[in-house]
Amino acid sequence: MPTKTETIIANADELDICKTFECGQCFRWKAEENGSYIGVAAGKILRVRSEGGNIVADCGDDAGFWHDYFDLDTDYVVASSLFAEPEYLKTCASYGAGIRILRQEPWETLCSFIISQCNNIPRIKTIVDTLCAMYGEELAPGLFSFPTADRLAPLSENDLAPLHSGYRAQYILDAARAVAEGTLDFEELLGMDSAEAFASVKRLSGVGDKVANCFMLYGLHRMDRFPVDVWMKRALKAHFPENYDPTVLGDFAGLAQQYIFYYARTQEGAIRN
DNA sequence: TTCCAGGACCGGG
DNA sequence: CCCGGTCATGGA
Repeated sequence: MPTKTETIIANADELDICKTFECGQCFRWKAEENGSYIGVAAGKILRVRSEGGNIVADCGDDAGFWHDYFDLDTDYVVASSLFAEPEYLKTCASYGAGIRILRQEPWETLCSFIISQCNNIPRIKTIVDTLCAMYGEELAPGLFSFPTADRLAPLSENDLAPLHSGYRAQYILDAARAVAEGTLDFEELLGMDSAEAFASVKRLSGVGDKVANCFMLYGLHRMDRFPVDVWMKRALKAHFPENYDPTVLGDFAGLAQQYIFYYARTQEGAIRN
């Protein structure tokens, strides 16, 4: 039974919290022993769980924020109906039903995907967690906000040494400084067309096509972006026509990408790393 | 020991 | 334009 303070935020068909949190788009939601998840976004804490076909959560005064965060105004069934071919994509879309592309904070997304490069997901999570614990704000015992760019900008590479993020430390600092100084302005990016915003974020050191696309998709919710990483390269080579152009997938290409990534990693990847 | 991970960058051909 | 080497780290 939902507790007195919990409300139903979605049904379990339209929002699968396990798939959504584990599909590789975010790094900070934690599974708890009882099957619920707890996470922080924009300095707000949420515990959410599946209960009798519904997704319930204690949203407090932030129901609107979380409704938006989970992108509940988008019809994913209609979007997924566009992924009819090839057969492999159809399989991935069916397998990933319930995944939603979260509307994450731009800075957290940019920083997290800078860390993600040439790295594996468990270690990305460890680095991001350490970053938050060291320089975020403790909102509740053991729960930290993502540190602001202003907080990170004045730090040195040595200050980030405990992260063991390797050569990515300088990239993190460069990005934090660009945001803190206003060289990179997320409000400005929101007003730009995709190509322009893409070019702007790529000016940062350590941000190439792939990281920029992840930022656009997860941080700016440009659902047409199609990040290509090693998993996607393998899947494209194995299951799609030669020289396949993902732009044919249209306005929701990024969602197709997420279905493929999740399927490839959980079904085809021998080890979940 | 070597290979790999949601890459980016730089040099040379 | 494409290619190989390099970057730092930890797990398999």
